[in-house]
Amino acid sequence: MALHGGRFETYYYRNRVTHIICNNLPDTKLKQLAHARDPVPIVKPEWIVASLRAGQLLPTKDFLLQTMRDLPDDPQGFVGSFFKSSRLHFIGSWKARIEALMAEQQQQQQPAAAAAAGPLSGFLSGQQQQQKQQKGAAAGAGQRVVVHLDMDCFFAAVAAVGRPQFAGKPLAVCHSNSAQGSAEVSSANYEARAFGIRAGMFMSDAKARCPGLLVVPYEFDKYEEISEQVYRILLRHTPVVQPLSCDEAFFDITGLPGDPQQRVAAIRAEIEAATSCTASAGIGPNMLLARLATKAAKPNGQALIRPDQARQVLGDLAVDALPGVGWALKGKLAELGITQCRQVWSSSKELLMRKLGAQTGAALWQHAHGIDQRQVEPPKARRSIGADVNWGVRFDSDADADKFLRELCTEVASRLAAAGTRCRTITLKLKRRQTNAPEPVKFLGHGACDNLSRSVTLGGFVRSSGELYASAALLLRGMGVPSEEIRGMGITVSRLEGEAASHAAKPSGPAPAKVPPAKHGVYDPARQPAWLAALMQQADKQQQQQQQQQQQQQDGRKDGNADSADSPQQQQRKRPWLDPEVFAALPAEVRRELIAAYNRDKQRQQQQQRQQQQQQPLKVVGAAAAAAGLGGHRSPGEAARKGRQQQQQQQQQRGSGAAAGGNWLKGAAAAAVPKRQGKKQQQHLAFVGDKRSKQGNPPAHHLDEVLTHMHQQAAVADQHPPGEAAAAAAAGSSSDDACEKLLVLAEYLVQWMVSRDDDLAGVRMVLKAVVQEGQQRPGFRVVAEQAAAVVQGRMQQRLGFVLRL
DNA sequence: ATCCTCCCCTAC
DNA sequence: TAAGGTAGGGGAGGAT
Ligand SMILES: Nc1ccn([C@H]2C[C@H](O)[C@@H](COP(=O)(O)OP(=O)(O)OP(=O)(O)O)O2)c(=O)n1
Ligand SMILES: [Mg+2]
Ligand SMILES: [Mg+2]
Repeated sequence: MALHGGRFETYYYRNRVTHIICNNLPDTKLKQLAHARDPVPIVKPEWIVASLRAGQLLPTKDFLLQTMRDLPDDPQGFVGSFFKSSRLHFIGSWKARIEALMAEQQQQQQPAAAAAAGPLSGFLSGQQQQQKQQKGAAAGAGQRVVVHLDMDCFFAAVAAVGRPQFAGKPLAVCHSNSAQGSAEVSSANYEARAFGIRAGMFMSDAKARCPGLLVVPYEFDKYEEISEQVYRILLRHTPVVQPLSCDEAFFDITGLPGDPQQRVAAIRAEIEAATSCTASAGIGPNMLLARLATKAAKPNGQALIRPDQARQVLGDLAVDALPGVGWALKGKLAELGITQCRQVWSSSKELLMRKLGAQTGAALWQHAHGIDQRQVEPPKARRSIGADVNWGVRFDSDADADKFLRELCTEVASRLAAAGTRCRTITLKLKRRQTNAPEPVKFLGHGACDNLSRSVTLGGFVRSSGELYASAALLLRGMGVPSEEIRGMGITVSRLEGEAASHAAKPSGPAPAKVPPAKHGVYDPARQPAWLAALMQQADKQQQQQQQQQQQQQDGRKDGNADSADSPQQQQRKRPWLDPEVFAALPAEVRRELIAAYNRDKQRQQQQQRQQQQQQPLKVVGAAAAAAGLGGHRSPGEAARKGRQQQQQQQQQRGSGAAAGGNWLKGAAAAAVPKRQGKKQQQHLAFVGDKRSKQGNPPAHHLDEVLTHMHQQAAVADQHPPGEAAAAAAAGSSSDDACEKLLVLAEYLVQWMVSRDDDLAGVRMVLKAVVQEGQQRPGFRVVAEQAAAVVQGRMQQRLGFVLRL
């Protein structure tokens, strides 16, 4: 074929591939290809042979793969096959499964003897149990003994069972084993974590950090089985077990005979003997401290926190170590100057409640003080049941969307049936592509979306998929979102039968509220987003300022060396401010992050001043540590200040808005902050994310967003390489613009990664990606080289040496 | 006050 | 290539 002008393509890009040649394709793949907007012919190899013999390309009509002519309806359906492979579906639906299993066993055993109930049959609440246990044993007055137990790198550990070739090697569970893969890592063993690999990370990132990473596919049946073994063991010790997930539970051993540490050690030994997987555990007077103890004990260890140790343990913790504090709340707290639990101690409960909401603020304050009154409780009955798919959703027509909706309703109906209940409220959730959002970096991912939801409450209870679909279809129609723009869909039912409030609620009115028009995300070439424009503007200004500075420096060089002119005061004066207008144009989240950085910067400055006053001799040591990036310097302002000398040596150095110098916020903050609109609930699209966030994926989504935007700009630069100014002008497109944006984004990305930790591997990955991209794409090369220089400059600023690839 | 809808956030 | 789910807590803001 290659001899006659044909070409083989490794991956399927519709604009490169003209024919797919094969004898056989799985049904799902056939369907996927055949349903595309512009389906590519799928032909048998004989077509090539016959065409060669004939000396010309023959019509494909007679060589089409048989099944293509009459596609059998995928008996599974996309929803079903998706759920079969989805790790998040597995962990998300696990609780419903174990509850169903318990209910079944209980029903079987009830007639026999309630007392001799099987090990998976009954969870008791802590209070019930304490009443029982305290009758016998001498339980200290009201002092609970709560245990939290969690399997170590669960999926990865299961994968290594009976496979000695993996022992001691970095290992991850993931759908993809490719260095280019955009599949997410599910679990990484501790050897892999040493490379910075984390759950939720793209495989491409993981492989960049550790090229020798071993990857194994999912084995959901095994996780299920081992999970059940673990729960059986726990329930042999106490019925007071609160399941949290397939690899994690709380249990209450208050008043049980023997030493708690010994009992827990025994439980862990039993688990390892039964499953060949290790568990870690924490013991404490409440659920909060038990959980924190587990974290400290991992991997394969156990820890006990006594009440009198709570203060000491909590003081040194970052706020996001507390349960309920994730990426958004951490950001809000940073804005208040709070990053550590000990800083919560010095703020009033009222302030937190006012700033964060009554419940959220109060809970945070209590947790930071080690207070947690929650009881270990059996799982409560579910109040809602739902099925969502936000991956691989690309509809060509309303009919496709309707069909998909039907599949979802069928799925939810079967779950309703399994739960033996009915519902009155049906909620439809849609992800709608933001205006001009391109295909994301993540393969078939949802990309940048608006989230929408509308619901109906019916006059009576329903249970069949047909009834669900009738309501859901009306909602879908009513939302008026073009099917082609839908990137995700979900059905959730609530007001379940048996709950008092479900029966009382009034049916909803005739028509749900209208949906707002699609937002302009970051992806609008005509109307550039304010924050990007602001960053660009800022970069230009700083470049000018730097040039001026350099000029001034050269003029004044004879007067003395640069060091003597670097007193704190003078430095401060030299630092560029962030233009108040620019600041005001930034999105609230960005402003918030800048304010937080500014606060940190100020705090540290004050701290340094105090230190300098107290202990003069330490000054030099502190400065050296700071220059080497060892002091945990997190504020962008500081990074820029530390690197000022190098920065000035770099001709082409450009600063992003966030990387502006020390006092860049003066004035601007006061001017712009009050402008923040109301208290409206707003998504925290944080400007600077933390790769090492606990769970959930804002950072992963954010990375996808930034990478996607970079690729888009790169594509524009490709079409009109910077050298071809004339051609670009003729085509009326602005390649310079694209290059500029790309540079800003590259900088931002690096800033994002560098500002959070000393993660060399992560930055090296970005460097490599940028350079490789440049090698493969001529139009992108110039930009790539500049970007690489920027990245290396950043690293030099931060670490004091140049990172090589 | 309390309920309701439509979000956002968190955890695994 | 890849499978970015699920359920509950809770806040804002409007209706009752
Ligand atoms: N973002 C995530 C988080 C978790 N999981 C899955 C894989 C994990 O093995 C399992 C349990 O989650 P844990 O948070 O307990 O993580 P691990 O058990 O893997 O590691 P650790 O030793 O930190 O508990 O859930 C996942 O697929 N994706
Ligand atoms: Mg675990
Ligand atoms: Mg866990």
